[in-house]
Amino acid sequence: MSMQQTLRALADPTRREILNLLKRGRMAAGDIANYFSITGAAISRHLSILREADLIYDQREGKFIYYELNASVLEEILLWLTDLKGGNEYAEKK
Amino acid sequence: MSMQQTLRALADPTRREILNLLKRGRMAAGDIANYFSITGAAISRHLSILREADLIYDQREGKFIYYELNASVLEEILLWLTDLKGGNEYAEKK
DNA sequence: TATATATTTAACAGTTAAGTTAAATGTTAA
DNA sequence: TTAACATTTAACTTAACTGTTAAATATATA
Repeated sequence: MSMQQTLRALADPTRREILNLLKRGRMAAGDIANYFSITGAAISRHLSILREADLIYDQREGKFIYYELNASVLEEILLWLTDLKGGNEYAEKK
Repeated sequence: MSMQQTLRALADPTRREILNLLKRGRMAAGDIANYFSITGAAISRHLSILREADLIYDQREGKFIYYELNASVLEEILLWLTDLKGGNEYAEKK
C-alpha cells in the first residue's frame, strides 16, 4: 500500500529472509516458521505485516495457509530509489 | 554499510524527506531543520542515523555543517529489490 | 576575552516493535 | 462429536525508536 508500510516491512531481517524464501515459490506458514529459530507465533506476525504491506498474499488450502510473494508493490520504491540515486549526477560541487 | 542499516534508515518518513531535500544539493543542518516542524535536536539525530548508514556525509565549514547525499549505497538494495521482483535486468545493465 | 550562533549530545518520556507463552480459531479425519 | 493439526490472536515483557528540553561542544566575531 503506502511506501511507508512497504519500507517498514522491509526494514526487518526476518521479513526480508521470508521474502527471499518465497522467491522460489509459495510456502505454507508452518514450513516458513520451521526455517527460522523463532516461534511460529512470531513468524505469523511477521507474515501479517508483510501481508498488510501487500508484499505477500495468502491462500488457505485445507489445514494449510500458503504464502506467495507479490513483488509488484516494490515498483514505487524502486522508482524512488532510482531517482534518488540518479538525481544528483549533475549537481555541482561547492 | 549493511543493508539492514540502510533499510532501517529509509524506514522513517522524516529521513526520506531529508534525502529528497538533499537531492537538490547540499544543505546546512539548520536549514534542513527549519524545513521541518520538529526540533533541531531531533533532526540532528535523524542526520546521524543517515550518516551512520552512509546515505549522507557531512562537511563542516565554519559554523555550519553541510550535509550531502551519498546515494551510492543504495546499489545493494536496488539489486536485491530488482532480484525479488523477478528479473535481474538491473544487474545485467551494470 | 566574552558572547552569540550552529549543531550535537544527554537525559528523559511516550510509543512502537519483536519476541515469548497460552488461548483461540479453523480444518481434517477418526 | 472429538481429537489432532496448522495457524492466528491475545496478553505480556523487553528493547528500540522518536520526540522534547537542557546542557555541551565548536566556531566566529565584537
